[in-house]
Amino acid sequence: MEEIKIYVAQKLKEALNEKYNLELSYEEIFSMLESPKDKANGDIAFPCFRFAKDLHLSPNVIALEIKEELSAEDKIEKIQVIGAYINFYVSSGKITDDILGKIIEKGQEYGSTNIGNMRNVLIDYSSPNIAKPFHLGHLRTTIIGRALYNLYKELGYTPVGINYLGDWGRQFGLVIEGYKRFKDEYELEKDPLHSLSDMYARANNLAKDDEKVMDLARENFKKLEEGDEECLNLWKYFRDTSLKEYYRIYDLMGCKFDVYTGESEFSVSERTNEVIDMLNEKGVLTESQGAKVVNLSENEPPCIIIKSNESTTYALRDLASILWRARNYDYVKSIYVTSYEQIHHFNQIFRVAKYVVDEKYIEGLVHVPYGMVRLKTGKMSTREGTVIYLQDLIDDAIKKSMKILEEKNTDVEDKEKLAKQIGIGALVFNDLKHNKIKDVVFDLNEVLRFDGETGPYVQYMYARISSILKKASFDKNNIKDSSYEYNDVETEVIKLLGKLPNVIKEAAENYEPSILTRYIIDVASAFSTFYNSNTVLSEDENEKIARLKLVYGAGVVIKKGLNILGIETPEKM
RNA sequence: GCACCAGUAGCUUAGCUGGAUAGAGCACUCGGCUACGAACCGAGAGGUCGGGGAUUCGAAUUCCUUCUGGUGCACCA
Repeated sequence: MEEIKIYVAQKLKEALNEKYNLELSYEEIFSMLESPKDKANGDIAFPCFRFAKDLHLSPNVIALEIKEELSAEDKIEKIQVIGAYINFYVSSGKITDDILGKIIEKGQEYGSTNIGNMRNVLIDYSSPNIAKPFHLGHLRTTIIGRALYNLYKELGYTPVGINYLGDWGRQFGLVIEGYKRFKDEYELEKDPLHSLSDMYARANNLAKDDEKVMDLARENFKKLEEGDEECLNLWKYFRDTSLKEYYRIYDLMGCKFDVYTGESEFSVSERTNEVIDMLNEKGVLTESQGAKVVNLSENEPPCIIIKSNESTTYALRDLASILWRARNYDYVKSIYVTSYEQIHHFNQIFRVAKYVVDEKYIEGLVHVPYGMVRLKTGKMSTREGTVIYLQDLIDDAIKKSMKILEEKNTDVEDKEKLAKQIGIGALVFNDLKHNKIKDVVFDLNEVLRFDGETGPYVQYMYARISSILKKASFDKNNIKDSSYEYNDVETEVIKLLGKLPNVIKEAAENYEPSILTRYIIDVASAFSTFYNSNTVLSEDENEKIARLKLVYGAGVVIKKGLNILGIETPEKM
């Protein structure tokens, strides 16, 4: 379709010049071209409103006159003027053959490109704070990050998934404090993370009433940074225990990282010292109220690099990590997926980073913010006991799909596995369906919906597709020739399939997986319409072959799309 | 107080750098399983695109203003 647009733009340029002596650039004309929403208006449209004023003619007359200069040929089947629009109808036979041919040739590789040229794209996602169970708040970064990872992979980049654990900072001074005070009250072995987070919450509460507790926590953290053995051992225990638990959850969700690192690796060390030296060298590190800071602009609080008690800050550790990432990976992009609460933070450190790394690495820094998850009752709060743990949510999702499998008497060998694929798929799909910046009010019923625009709906279409292909023993490497002209419904499905490469590109460029999610819904829904009104395994051999190609194409696109989103595609359900 | 983000049908939402009657899903009312899987499909009803102004041939989309909600603004991360 792209080539045809180029062709149309070229012809229009000539026509405009010929008829009205208008010298418009080819790029300008190309960008004016639209895709009509209503397919009755063709495939490509050129609006003529803007010429009316200068030419003193009505847009409709202009459109008609330009049309006179054009002739339908080859790729263009028909040119028609409706109102101010010149509508181009592309010969659908050629288009559908091109698209299906490409899909059949490439199989699951369809939609992949190599524009990334294997360059490194770092994606920092999930990155939970240790010593807390994995909860709903961690879910979005994990799911969005993974989708971005897969999208960049499809574009031929080398994505590097970094799980940058929140494993350093004063909060661990507080966890240590809580642990010292309350550890005997818990059965740590049984449920270490809930116990630890509870101890932390209690210490935090104590600190609110008693400033001394917070001082002790700061002291603990300072000792930790100085390498105190007792504190360090406790911290290691927190970290190991947390990781063990996280691995289990990631495994359940089919989520993998290339690198596990954490703030602790960028605390007091040569790494942070080097950053401090660089800032000093550039003369931007100044003292303010006992802390060392970098001033950014007049009316803005500075970026704090070192606290007045000499502890490192989040900002300093992030800067050290940017330096490390630049050196170690020579990245073209370094993406951070966090909630929008941290917009200001990243904005600051990206500006300070110019004193630390080369310009090209600054340009590659991207913060991808997403909206917050909140409950109907408000924010999640450990103290109020309103935190939703991911494990519980996943269990609910699996239980619900298991129940449906039983109701439907689904006949598969491994029901457990299937229930997992569907339940978790529903969860993930639901999260990736909306624009990432929007806040989400968590509603269990909504998340576990299986009808309409949901994960199970799309998975179901895929299962039906698999079922047909299997029944027909379809082999893409052995397709008989056939002559067949696709009907409107079929043509629409095929044209949609043709958009996949562009959709992947757009979703990646906008850091917006929902673009892909919605596209998959469109494909599944168009396919379903086709499926309900056309018999694939028809008596007519030509028709059957042609329709099987379409079915195969839809299968490839749905599977590919879902897999990019991190959702599995069972063949039967 | 300053800055950023969001505000589209009862609910959840799509709408690309402004373009042809604002698309979906859920819920609601009808209709469709002796078909390749009804976790489906078709039809209907439902909209002052938060309010006001401006730019334009043309605005949900751009600009200004205002209201509502959210988030962030120096030693938490």
